[in-house]
Amino acid sequence: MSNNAQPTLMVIDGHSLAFRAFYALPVDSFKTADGQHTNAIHGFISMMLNLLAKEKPTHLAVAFDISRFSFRTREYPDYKGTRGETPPEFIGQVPLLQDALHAMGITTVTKEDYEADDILATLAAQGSASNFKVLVVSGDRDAIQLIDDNVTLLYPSKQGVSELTRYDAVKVFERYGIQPHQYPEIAALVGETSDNLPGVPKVGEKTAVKWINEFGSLDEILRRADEIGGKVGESLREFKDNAIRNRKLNRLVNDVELPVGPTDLELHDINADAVREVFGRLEFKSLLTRVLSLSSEVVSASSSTKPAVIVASSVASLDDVVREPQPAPSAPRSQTLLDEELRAWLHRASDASPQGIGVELEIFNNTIATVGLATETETVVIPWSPVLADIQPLVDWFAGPTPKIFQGAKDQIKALFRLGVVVENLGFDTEIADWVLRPDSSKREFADLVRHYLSEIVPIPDPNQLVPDDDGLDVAGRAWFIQRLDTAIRAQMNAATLALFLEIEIPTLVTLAAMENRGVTVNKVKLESLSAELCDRAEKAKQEAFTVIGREVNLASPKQLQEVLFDQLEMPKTRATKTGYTTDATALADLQATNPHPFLGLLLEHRDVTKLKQIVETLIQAIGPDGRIHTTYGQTGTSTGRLSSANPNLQNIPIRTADGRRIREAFEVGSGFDTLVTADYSQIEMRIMAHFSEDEGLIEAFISGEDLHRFVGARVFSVAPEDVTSEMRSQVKAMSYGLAYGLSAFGLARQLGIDNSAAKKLMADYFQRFGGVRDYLRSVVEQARSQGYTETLFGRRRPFPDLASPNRVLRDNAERAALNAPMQGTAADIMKIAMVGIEQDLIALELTSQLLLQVHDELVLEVVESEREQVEKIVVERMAHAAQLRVPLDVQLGIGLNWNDAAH
DNA sequence: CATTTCACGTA
DNA sequence: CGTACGTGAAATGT
Repeated sequence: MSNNAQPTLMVIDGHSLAFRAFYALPVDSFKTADGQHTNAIHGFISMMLNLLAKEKPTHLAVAFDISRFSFRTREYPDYKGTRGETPPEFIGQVPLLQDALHAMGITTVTKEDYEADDILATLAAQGSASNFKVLVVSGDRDAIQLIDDNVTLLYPSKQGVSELTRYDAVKVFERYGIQPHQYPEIAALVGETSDNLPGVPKVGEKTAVKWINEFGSLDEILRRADEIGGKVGESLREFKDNAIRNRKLNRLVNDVELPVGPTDLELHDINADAVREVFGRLEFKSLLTRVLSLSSEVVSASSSTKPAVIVASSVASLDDVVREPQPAPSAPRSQTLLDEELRAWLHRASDASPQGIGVELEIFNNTIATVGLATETETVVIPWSPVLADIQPLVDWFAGPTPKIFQGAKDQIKALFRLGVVVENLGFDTEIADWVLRPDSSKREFADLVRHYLSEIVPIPDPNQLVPDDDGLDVAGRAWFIQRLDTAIRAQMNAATLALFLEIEIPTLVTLAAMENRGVTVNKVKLESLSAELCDRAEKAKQEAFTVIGREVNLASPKQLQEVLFDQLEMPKTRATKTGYTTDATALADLQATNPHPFLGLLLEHRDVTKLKQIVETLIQAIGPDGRIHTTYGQTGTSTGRLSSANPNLQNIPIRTADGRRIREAFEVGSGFDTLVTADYSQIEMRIMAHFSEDEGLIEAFISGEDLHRFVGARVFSVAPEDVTSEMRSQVKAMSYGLAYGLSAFGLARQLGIDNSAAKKLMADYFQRFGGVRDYLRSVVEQARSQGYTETLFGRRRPFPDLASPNRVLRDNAERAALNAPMQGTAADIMKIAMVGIEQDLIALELTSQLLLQVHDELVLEVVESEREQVEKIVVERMAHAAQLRVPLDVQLGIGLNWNDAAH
């Protein structure tokens, strides 16, 4: 039951929201029989009902502007001067909207000479003072300044009115890097085109935020304008009056005299007859039902009957309890220690902090400069020395039993490994721990974590400044925060998450660090001659293509290609993209089938060859002085749990075409080793699906050891396995793989080139025989919807807020992703477990052979011939037994002198 | 000059 | 109207 201790006041900017609704909904679809447009009214009320259902305000008001004129236009006649004529279809909807609101018992507020935002500001201030929780709903960015402890802003996103983003102080800081009350100062400097308020030229959001953080306030910036150099400085001095004027105009008035106060705005029961009358006039049928059921909910709220579900909410969810972030406390003052003093401190601190010590290495161009260490109460700085004997206590300590707490440990321990420093007992990595808890959003910086987990603001050093005027934390200070983050993040983990983190992710991190340092040998000569050849072929294809169409165009420019294809050659239009029509490979192949033209073939050839050439050249660039390529694995780059690979990406080296495989031939065994061994899981995701779904047929398929697609094909088409044609096999193969991705009948039809009804029949036949699969896939989405996240076999969670979205596209996308997440994620978990096991076995047995690459379901190792049998045994053993499923895990090995030959 | 879009490589 | 990534060139916009 909801807690009514604190009343919630919602205040809505009626004009701005109705206007957004007007543009979000098609005008023509909302019209009464006598021609009155109603799209803005419909959109507004629909949005409002969503908000009422989600936020359950106890008090509500909708504010409107009376006209385009206010005290602001008197002071500055050009204010909002660039706004065009109000569309005629919009005019007339506002009074009708107000009628509808009144019928629903909702108060509307207007005030001569003021804008709706001033009314919002006033009500928000009064509500906040009277201990209301206040929700301001406005499409005007100026409302950001109203946010405080009690006041939250709901702001429409670009999509329209169906999506509102919740802005509190934390969100504002994440988005703009400032506190809410500072927003108008930023806006004053930058200017507001839509209000016809020019700011200071050359000053954009980035510069403004930088200045605010540097000087503290707009006044201070203007006062010390002389200190700012360069063109921007000149510009500021020249146009400072703009900023002053803008600041005057964008300050919302929060003491407007109003006929009503927050307590007068309590929501009461609606006048059902009046609502029927007004909604009948507007011809709103479904909305009428929604409003009336809302009314019954209000009536029944005190009784124990279950309230009618009105609509799923679209408001972005945020942690319920958000403490206003406070300026961070300063870290204990650091001392610089060396030699015996250092040894003594390490000894004492390790004893005093058995839970671990925060560590941060400062690294400049691959060289360690300083090491910071921190316990709860002390921080220490140690200048690094390349002569390890000079810092022996520290080197010993790294290899010792004290847990080390890092943020972004991989790069740091790589640097240590390269110098021969052994790091044992890596206890925590705040970056990875955060990702395990919140795998969806992008990588977060140090300051983001401190704000999120500690609710503290640390100053961010300005990256644009050559010599940052301190402000930023030193290594020891960072180590101190990292050590505090460990505790705070750990507190948010359940047992399964903590186990996943400690037993899979941390050992994976160490393994990846070693693999990255090893790199893989690449034959530069091979790649260079391949590049030259591809270059030739690209040039030939290009020249021929030019000859065919009689002119030169940039074949890499989709825009120019569209001119050639659709204007000059008058081909039929392909699938639409945001900026025109697609020229992708499948579309070109379709065109070739219907409108054969030599240009198409040449273009495709050019595309293929150029793409390969680009890959080859990227690889050549990446070869290090050791003749090897060292990729960087991203351990926090995916939302499913997989790794990613970058600089260069070695997880997308071509394999499907003959030319592509020539690139793989350049990945060779390094000196000191005899062969490359590849090991990969066959159909791991299908096996995981068999495990989760417990589908008897699928389990039998894998246990029988028969060819999977032949087995499935035999069942689906009701024929003997030996009578499964290659056509049947490829159809069920596509179907099986597609299932794990949420493939639709439409998509299956398109991929197989069959018609929709045939695809539907195929799916029906498939599920007829493998009903457990269908049941499982349904249950995954259902469970994800009810608990808000999916989970892998090892407890890795991925949140899916969009499963509750009323937006069809968002929801459908979320459903497909949710369908796939447990399978892809479990496969990733299994591979990580296998990798770590292999790495540890190879080290424990003191073998020279080593792990080099991971490509999701494949591992590549560099092996010494004398160790080969032993290594193969370890690899197969570790991979096959990384998890105990209802079906066996099948591992395929390949051996060769290069990556291509090592394919099986 | 930085960000977004398109196209395309892998599992 | 099939999931998960990274990259480069062109296009687009702060």
